[in-house]
Amino acid sequence: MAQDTRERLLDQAEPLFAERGFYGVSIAAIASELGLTKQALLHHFGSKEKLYGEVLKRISARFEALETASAGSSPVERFIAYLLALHSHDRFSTDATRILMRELLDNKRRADTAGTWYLKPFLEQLIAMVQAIPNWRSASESEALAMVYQLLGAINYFGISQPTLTGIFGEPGYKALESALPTQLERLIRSAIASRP
Amino acid sequence: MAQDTRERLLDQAEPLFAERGFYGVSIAAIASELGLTKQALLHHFGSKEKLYGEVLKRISARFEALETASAGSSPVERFIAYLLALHSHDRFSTDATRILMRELLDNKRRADTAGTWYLKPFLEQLIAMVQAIPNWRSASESEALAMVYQLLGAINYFGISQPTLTGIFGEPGYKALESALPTQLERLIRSAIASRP
DNA sequence: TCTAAACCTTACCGCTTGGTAAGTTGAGAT
DNA sequence: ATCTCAACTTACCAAGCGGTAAGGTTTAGA
Repeated sequence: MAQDTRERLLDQAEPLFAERGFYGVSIAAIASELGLTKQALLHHFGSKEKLYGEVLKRISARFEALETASAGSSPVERFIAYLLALHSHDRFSTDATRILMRELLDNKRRADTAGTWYLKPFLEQLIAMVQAIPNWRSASESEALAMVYQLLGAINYFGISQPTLTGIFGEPGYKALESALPTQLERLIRSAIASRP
Repeated sequence: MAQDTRERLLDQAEPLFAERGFYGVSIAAIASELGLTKQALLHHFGSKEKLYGEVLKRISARFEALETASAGSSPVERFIAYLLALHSHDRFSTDATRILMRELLDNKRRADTAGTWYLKPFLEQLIAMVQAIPNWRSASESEALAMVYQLLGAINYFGISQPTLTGIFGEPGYKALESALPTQLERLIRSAIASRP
């Protein structure tokens, strides 16, 4: 089926873009891994850029789906649950994290290409969540964002570091770190929230 | 002079690699911006990979120079001073941060290529700094690393996000965030340290 | 059964890539 | 005066790139 092939091409493209970046992957490489020629790919997506765009779209859709998943009684708990969900999402779908990180790096150039502003609602939602927390109610948008962004950094930076950390500390070293991280992360989030006078 | 041209080529290469990544830049592009041909570049560096390697080497040397710069009375203050220095270093030499982040993303492939393990002494030093702090004395290496790595993530993630954040929140929005960040960061670091029971 | 669209192929194109080969040029040493 | 060597150049190359053009084959509908 058409839908099927399209989806399979996207499935194939995602990890390749994650690993090698936009310029590091050829459309022929993506298609050939499914036993197709690059023209089959071009037939479905028109151009390499458009294919890449669809990959991004899929990822952002998946992130939006995450939003609903996080529940919690108080604003604080909801915020924490959301960030922890993000962290574990990162661990299971590293490719998405890596692609978004690459986007962050690349989009000085494609700044105009609408593209990455899908982070905007995401960030704004997080800001709103922070400003719902009692001692952060009076915080400015910048102040809330600064806090949120640091936590996002902590989460995502770790999300892309597995190969490097394994290289440095070995497989068991990384495993130990990985299991130490969620507790540590929750601690960090809680203290970041509490830190405001 | 020979040294001069070499250095000038490296100076030229660094921002280009930062902005477009290894595959996004051609050696011809680097050389031509100095009015040279790509063969002049190949004469000096042998291959594109080697040139890139030298760029990395230069960056890591610069990072090591940072280490000495951070003073402070107590272990806590020294740790904080170091991380804040890192943060402001990031802001002034974004290219280095971006290249290292790309390295983190790419290095699943060139994992063996010695390369990025220059992060190792850097991380180990940070771990040692943490374990010198009274209430962290009994912390395992993983626990200390988990904490350190989150803070590094917070710092570096912000370091590469300027274009995106400016795109989302506008120039003034970004400026506000940028000025809110150091205080926020120090608060985060202090509370991360204090968070350990 | 005819038609048309969807899906995919082979063939080709112009361009760029990293890299090799073979000079050319100019300064310093002998 | 000659040799040498570093620092370049022009010329060239095979390979790979994204994309176009045109054609074949299967599928669905009238």
